[in-house]
Amino acid sequence: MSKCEQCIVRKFSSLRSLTKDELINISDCKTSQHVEKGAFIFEEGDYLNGVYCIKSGICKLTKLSSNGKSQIVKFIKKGDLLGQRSIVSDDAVGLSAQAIEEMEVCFIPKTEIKSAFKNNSNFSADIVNDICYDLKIANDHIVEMAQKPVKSRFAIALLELEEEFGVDEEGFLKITLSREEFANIVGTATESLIRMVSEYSKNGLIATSGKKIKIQDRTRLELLGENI
Amino acid sequence: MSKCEQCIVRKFSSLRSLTKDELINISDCKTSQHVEKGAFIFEEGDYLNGVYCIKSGICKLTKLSSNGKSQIVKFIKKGDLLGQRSIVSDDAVGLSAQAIEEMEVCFIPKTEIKSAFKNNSNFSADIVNDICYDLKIANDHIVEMAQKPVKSRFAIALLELEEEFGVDEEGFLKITLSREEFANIVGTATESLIRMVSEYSKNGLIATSGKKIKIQDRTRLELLGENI
DNA sequence: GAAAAAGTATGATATTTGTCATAGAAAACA
DNA sequence: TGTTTTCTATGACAAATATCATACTTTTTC
Repeated sequence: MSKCEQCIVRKFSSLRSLTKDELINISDCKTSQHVEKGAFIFEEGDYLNGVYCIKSGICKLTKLSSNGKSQIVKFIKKGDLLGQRSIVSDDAVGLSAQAIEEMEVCFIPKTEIKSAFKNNSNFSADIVNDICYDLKIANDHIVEMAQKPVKSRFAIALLELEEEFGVDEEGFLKITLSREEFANIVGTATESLIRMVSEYSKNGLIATSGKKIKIQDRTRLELLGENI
Repeated sequence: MSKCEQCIVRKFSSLRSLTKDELINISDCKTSQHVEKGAFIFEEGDYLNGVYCIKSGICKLTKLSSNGKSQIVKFIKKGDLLGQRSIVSDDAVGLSAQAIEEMEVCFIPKTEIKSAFKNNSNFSADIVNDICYDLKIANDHIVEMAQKPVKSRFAIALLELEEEFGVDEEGFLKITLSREEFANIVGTATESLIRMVSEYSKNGLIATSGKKIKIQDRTRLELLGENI
């Protein structure tokens, strides 16, 4: 079993603030697991008994709306933590986490994380900072969803995905999503999203190759996102 | 100057976890201030140097969209804290806080709160718990805004406002908002919101008296919110 | 490698929502 | 008290978006 002290991934998250001893403790009781594409790490309503640290791969955090549609709220990638709320709360999780590519994740039991949280105020400050940042982003998304038309939201989503996941040698977004998944980010019907892909391609804003999408004209996309 | 140790309001927030000594320290360096209706406690982009504790009154947290429209993200009332992020971060705030009725608030400087956060893990756990809860609510709102039509969102907003602020002797919502403010919660045009008020009144879902709104048929409003 | 399934694409149409115009009601003001 | 300003209300219309139908492509499965 690999050791947390030697794992670079921890440097990307709040875990960077842990002391050597704390890391060794955590390393001793963590468990690694492999997650297949499409598998759920947890589902809405589950009770978590600890925190997940993502070693590789990407998952989407989704929530079902009462009309049956699923909304993608956030993506989680290498270096991110998942389930921080379980450190301080015994409530059920409000979101599902589903892998969109193969993943390697480590599970750290609540008790260990909790003791680090209690004894290491740098760590707890880091956790608070992370969650506050998530909250700020979530608030931005509320405004975006409430005030901007679907076309702007799609433009913004593309720019954010490029920012977060980068592009390959040919300039295509490294993250590959189905049209339906894009629709579930933007909050629109799949058909509407497909139409936008066609339109943006025709107008030279983006280019596609199968599922892959590449941003061609960032400036105009940004303008579209502003919706002025 | 009133003393935090004797202030009941603290029992509603994370401050309840502070020790007597910590409370006395904070009491010594806090400042009280009166906020007129319509005045801003802080605005998007400001840098906060501490946390506000709300003694009385209500304010709205808003964010401007790039198209100039303002979105109400959350309400803050008696017993709530404001600006928790400033405890662990020096970033500018992302939202404006504007009083919708007269308020009394206490300002607690960052340094004091920070030291309590560092030394009292019950307090820091409480803070994390609060913010996590806000994040959960924010995620719910993202889904709602993205997936539900305006009519459902208005129905949900009415139910949430009744839940959060209660009703007076006649059953009217205790919180009074202009039609424009309602529109800024729901994320729609003021005219559209006014039309919904008319429609819901006609159908017996709500009743109005000037600005005041009363829920008449909770069951049907809930159904509308589900949008089935 | 053929059949089935899932995903993508596009047209036609209905519904939802926003915008602009106008008018009445209420509140602020002088 | 009359006047101005803001807020509420409603109609007419335009724009945005969803839905339904259908066809084509790609992927999966046996």
